[in-house]
Amino acid sequence: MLTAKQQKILDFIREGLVRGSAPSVREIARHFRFASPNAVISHLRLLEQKGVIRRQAGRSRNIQLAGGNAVPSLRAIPLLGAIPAGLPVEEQERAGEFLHLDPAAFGLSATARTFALKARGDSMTGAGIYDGDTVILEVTEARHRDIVAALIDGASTLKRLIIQNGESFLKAENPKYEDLLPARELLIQGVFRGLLSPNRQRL
Amino acid sequence: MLTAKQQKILDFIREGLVRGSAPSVREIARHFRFASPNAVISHLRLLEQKGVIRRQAGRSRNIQLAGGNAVPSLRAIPLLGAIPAGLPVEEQERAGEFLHLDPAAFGLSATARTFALKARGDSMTGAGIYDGDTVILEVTEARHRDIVAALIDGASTLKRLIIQNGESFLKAENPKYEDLLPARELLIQGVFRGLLSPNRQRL
DNA sequence: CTGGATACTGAACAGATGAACAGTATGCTC
DNA sequence: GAGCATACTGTTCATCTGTTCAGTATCCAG
Repeated sequence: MLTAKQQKILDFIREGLVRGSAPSVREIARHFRFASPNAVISHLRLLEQKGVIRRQAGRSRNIQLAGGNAVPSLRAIPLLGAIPAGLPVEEQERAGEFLHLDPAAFGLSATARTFALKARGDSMTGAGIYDGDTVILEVTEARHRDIVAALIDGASTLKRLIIQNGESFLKAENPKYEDLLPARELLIQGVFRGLLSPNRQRL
Repeated sequence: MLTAKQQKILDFIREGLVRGSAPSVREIARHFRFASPNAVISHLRLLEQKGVIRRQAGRSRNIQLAGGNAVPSLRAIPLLGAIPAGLPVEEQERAGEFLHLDPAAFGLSATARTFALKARGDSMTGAGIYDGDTVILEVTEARHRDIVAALIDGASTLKRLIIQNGESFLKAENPKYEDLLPARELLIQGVFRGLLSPNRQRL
């Protein structure tokens, strides 16, 4: 669909977008050693016709990728050290850090309520979740065998949810721990959607 | 540290950056109903002094957030359906899809060689990795009990690496599978760094 | 009440920028 | 070889843009 030259120009534009802002017409011309800005203009017109970029006339550095090439719209996901008892998560969001990521990559809808949590302890090492890992959670209904952040006795823990005969239990993923925690007053705060496991020393 | 007005201007700039490119000086002035672009310039100077933004003189729409406010610099990570036998990953990169994410969030250095892989099969369900999940891998040295993408007989699989008495084995995380795969000619392609587990129906 | 930081107005300028018009060259298809 | 899309050069123009200089107003601290 795109010619080799068009693809190169598209790549250059994407490069610029990823590092901050789109290149200007003359910056593109300089990079490809075009003597005339019009060479760029006509390329941009073609790219726009083919539907891979979008622009608004007249505004400088105004190129956006369209379709599958689009640079993802980042979501800022609140990174909570530990969820407090109250759960009005919204209150906490402004204070802490944020994790920027592309919701589409995580299979999250644009409207999904999402937060992140630093995992503590070693009760989930069997599921590949180690102390210090960051866990992405979505506020949604939990299913059997989902890993969930749950509130027990005012403290929030990460465990696997087991639903048997209509009863819910929490299961640690580490032989060192009791297998099933009876979960009365079980409050599911979020369902596991992703894991960020930085390269650090493990035992 | 920042005054209320400075914070508002910083927020407006971030808004612009997130949706494509920084606002121009006069766009900022218009938004805040400043009659003079100089009002903006002096604000920008202050913001730059306080270290929350960075600019290069003369270039239009050239505002970047600095420090903790920084909009993350996305990395485009190649998403490989399955790693082919040859492993010159660079060759494959151009073809497929890309996953955009913030390397810092994944504990990846800016220079880390990274790729993503769609997990297939159910051999790692015990580690929370299901069929269809996306796994982020870093090309680096593997340690004992790391989850790795490894090449065996020309096919690439995801397994846990077990190093015992100087010998390396691969272990599936599912009781259905043989526990230890003797790994002669073991080629580690990448080490597990992250997991994207979209919200889809599981068994 | 004085000084300094903040928060502006107003005017002006050089260079950057998107866009248009006119024209050339090349390769491909029918 | 006629027609057409692509891929440019070269020039000009109005507008946008960052920046500077000069000046005013407000508020808070010493």
